[in-house]
Amino acid sequence: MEDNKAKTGTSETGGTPERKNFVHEIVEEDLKSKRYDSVHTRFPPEPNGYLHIGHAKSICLNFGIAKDYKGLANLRFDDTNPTKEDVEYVDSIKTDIRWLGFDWDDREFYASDYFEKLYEYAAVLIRKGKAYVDNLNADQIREYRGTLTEPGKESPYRSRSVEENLDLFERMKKGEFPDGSKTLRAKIDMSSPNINLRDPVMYRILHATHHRTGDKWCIYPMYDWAHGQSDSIEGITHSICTLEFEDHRPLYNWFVEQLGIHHPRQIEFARLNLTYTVMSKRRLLQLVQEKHVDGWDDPRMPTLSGLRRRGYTPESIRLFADRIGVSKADSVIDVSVLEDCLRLDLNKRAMRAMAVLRPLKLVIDNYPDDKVEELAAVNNPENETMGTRTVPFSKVLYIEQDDFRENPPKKFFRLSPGSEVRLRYAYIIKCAGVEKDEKTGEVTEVHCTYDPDTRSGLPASQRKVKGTIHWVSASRAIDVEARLYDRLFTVEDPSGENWKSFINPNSLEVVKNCKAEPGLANVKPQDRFQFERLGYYCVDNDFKPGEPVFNRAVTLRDTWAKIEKR
RNA sequence: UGGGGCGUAGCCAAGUGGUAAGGCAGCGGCCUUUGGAGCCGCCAUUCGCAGGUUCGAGUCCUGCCGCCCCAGCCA
Repeated sequence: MEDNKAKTGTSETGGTPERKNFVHEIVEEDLKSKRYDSVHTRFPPEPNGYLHIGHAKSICLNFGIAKDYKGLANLRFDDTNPTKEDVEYVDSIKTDIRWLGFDWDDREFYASDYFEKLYEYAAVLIRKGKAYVDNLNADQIREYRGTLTEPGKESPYRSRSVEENLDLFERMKKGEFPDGSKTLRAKIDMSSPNINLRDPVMYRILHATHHRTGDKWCIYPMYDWAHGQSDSIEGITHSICTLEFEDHRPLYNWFVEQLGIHHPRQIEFARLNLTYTVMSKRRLLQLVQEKHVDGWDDPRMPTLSGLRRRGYTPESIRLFADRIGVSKADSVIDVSVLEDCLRLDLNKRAMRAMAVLRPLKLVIDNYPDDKVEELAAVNNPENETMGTRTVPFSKVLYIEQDDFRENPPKKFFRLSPGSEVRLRYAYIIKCAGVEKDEKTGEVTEVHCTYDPDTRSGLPASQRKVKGTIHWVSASRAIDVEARLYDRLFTVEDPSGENWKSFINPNSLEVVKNCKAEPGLANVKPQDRFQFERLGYYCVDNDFKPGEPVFNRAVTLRDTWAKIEKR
């Protein structure tokens, strides 16, 4: 794993956040008014899936706020539903957060750490007459709840005595009752306009094995009961969550007030949506299970593991989180914002290399047959300290098929019969003719002459030439595979029930036998390069020795493609 | 037709009574041994709509309209 510690959360420079949002303002007010004297946040994932870019927004916010205000951020797994959770997910979540550049030190917690405490708290509420054991089944509870416009009605079991409730609750814990036969409910207000306050279920009976507590428990706290108290127990000051929990807040407040324990402030923000993808864990799971993608880390997935494999850097994702801001308005971010963040980062850092995706043979007729020159190429024109390397040049080269047109359209600056072009870091060449396949008429070979005086660095190389193209020596090139990714969906907003009909059937194009400069023979997974004039590519973690696989993370901006489209 | 939120450019988003930041996208141009990168310019007489208060309103008040969330023993 690379060293990529985030210097600060929301800003990369340290000190107060570069860019403030309404959450920062609330935190600052709370500090100023002494409501809290320090800041303590937490990132609370449920280990039932892999983290995605939307979680990254939350991670950057929570860990960022902690850093910006010299506080702490915890990692807490909200593991209250053993039927959906798994250690595979907790491991991946930890890996992804660290990769993103954040650290929770020894503050790795689990809601399940608090099961005992939560049980005691529940008993406190029962003793206060604020909670009761209900015998209604799930369907009945639904019926009794009422609707959005009609109040609910009270359960016939609502007025049991404290003693009976205590006894029943203990026996629920002991496993005397089957799943679904009883619940513990808060006694609040069945006619509240806020449905969350209509005697919410606190515990359900679930004879299931938990990934951490095993078979110790057969009653499990509901999220609404566990979450606020977990925050309280950890001394969380600012409990940052997404908008849909806004009307749960009165319930969370009610619990901590009834219990008389530390009261965090909950702040809600809008979750991230991105164009051309889906973000719900349920749908991502479906893509994986139904094999629409290769797994959670498929480079087309918006998961952090997918983005990582695709070639995204932690820095680019943090920059993205910073750029999109935090607000309460529902929004959909154009995926081009994300892509731009990656280009910006990699442009400054990635090694350049020459690779030809779809090779076309080019013969330099007046170049000596067996001569090979090692020509100097700049590793990164944006960063001199990255130095230079050497690239072999010879009589027979490969160039990109797209870089030659027998009948060039207007403004085509590349190679065509009679035209002149610069071979990057090499010579200026002129096209003398082509060879074609007799049957198909397809151009199979391009013939050129070169001007020996125009080798890069020589005075005559200063000559202005319309275009510069990349190339690779045919005899010295290595074969590589390129995986070209496109958006996973064909429409900006693939929501709705028929979302799967928008899956892009062409989201992956595998191109084998690409030709690359020999220096690329010894790459390691996760190495990132800019293939000049093409895009940023990242070495996949799965390839046979000798033929590296490169994932295209993002293309370079292609103004020619735009011109040609018109 | 209950409750909770949200409406500033194509997409995000600043703005906290003093005359609409910034980014992405788009469009022009400069520059260029990556049609890359970079640079310059253009892109909201107006902030969902309508009234009102004020010398002055995106900001305050009133009314309306639109969108999102909530009726799991999911989180």
